[in-house]
Amino acid sequence: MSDSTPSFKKPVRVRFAPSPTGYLHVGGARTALFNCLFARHTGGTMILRIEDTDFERSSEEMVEGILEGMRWLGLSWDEGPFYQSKRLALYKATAQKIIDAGHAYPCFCTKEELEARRAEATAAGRPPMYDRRCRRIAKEDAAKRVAAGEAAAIRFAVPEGGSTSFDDAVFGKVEFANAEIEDFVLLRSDGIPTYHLSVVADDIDMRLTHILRGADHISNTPKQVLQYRALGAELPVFAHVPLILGPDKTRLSKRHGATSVIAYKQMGIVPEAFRNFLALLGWTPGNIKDENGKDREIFSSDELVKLFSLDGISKSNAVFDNDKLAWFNTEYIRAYPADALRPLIEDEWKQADFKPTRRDAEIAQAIELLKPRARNLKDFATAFKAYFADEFETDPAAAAKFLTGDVPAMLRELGARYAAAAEFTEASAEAVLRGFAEEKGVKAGGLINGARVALTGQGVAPSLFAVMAALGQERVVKRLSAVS
RNA sequence: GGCGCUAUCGUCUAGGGGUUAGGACGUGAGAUUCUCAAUCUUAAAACACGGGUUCGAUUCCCGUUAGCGCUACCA
Repeated sequence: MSDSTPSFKKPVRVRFAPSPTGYLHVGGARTALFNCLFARHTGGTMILRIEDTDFERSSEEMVEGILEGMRWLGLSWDEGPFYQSKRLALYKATAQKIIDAGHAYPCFCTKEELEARRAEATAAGRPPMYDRRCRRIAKEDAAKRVAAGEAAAIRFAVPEGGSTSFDDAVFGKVEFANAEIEDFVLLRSDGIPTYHLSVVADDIDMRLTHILRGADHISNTPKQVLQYRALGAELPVFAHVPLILGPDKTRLSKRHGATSVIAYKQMGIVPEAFRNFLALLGWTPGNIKDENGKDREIFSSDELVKLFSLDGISKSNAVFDNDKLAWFNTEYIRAYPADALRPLIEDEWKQADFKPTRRDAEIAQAIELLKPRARNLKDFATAFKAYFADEFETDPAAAAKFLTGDVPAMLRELGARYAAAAEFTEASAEAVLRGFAEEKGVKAGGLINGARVALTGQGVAPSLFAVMAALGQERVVKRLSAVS
């Protein structure tokens, strides 16, 4: 740590605060990632907070789903998870503080009344904002009604004039006229806080220094700033992250396909690939060149942590591009050491109810051979089955293309040659086949293509002789002899 | 509707008062020949529009348009 580091700078504290009303979706995952990267980059603290004050829609099952998604992506936190549902006393106390400071008041309007008025206003073409009528009730009268047990929500008294602004680390200065800000509800009539209150109460209580969240919260921010002021609390740095869109440029949702992070795990995506892809959606490390002078896009988690900074966050929304994700996935599968890839592949096998029958070393060798052309972890449990067990399906299209005419008969004969061969290596296997082809007066290519289908069940595979070496003499003989 | 935000190839983006506007994904073409979903080479592809400011704007300012967000006793 250098002397120039200002000693007054507070250590960074950030949080990810999902609402457990659904699984961890890609937008939330990216927000969590950015928070995590920022915390690690600055040596700060990452807090996980579950915003479950909407009891109707929240569930413990969803919490588990969110944690599972975070774990899969390698997103860690230092404190929590804290549950807002267990911190209700704090919110009530905070609301009371705001009331005591003269910035909030009880509202006796019922939900039905409000809805009716809103509908009326909309129909009349007026903005459907709360008309602040309960704010005009004399304090003593209001106190009496509350004491008498009348149900009341607590609303924040937004200043009548002027404006509220904040400096966003991504968007710069953002300003809202106070006249546009509704007297929002802090505490519902049942005593449960709304989001507006609980975030602020917690963000202050947890001593957060930076609020990194989706840009959909920009319009909520002035309401929160107003509360910080009413409470006499110091403002954190707000950094809003642009949204992730579907291919049609509307907000990413179920109708665009998978939106839950775990769905990508199930689709055979490697977690590091997903994380790398996500990190580069709406953020850029700037001009980092690779050895060819091209912009680098593949970054390890450590590099991401090292490079991450708030000013690399872009202001415009980003479209989620599945093709690019698929590319990251192939790059990562290729770069993975075979033994690191192994557990992920075994997971796929388990899910596909597939049992490899070959020895460990053989499996490792096959993975090594296959990974440069795998696009997805699923490939290992589908197209690549023939490398790991003796039961596999043959692609009918490949068979129809390459196992034609007298090729099958020749392959059976070739099988016999291999059976009689004294040695069996990649080079010797090739020599045998080419010699056989010459002897028969046919092109080697035809036999090679046919043998590929016979040995792997696929029309596409690595170099045939490498495949043969990986499979071993016995299997090659067996499979070639069985061609029909 | 009101308020807020945004605007570089189809997509993710770099760049920035003077550039052949760079890269990646995807797409097209070619090469390789033992298949291709691999590899290599290569091509097409962008500064939304209109006004300013300026010797000069894609870059700065304003407006228009478009998109997105918010507009609940949801979060």
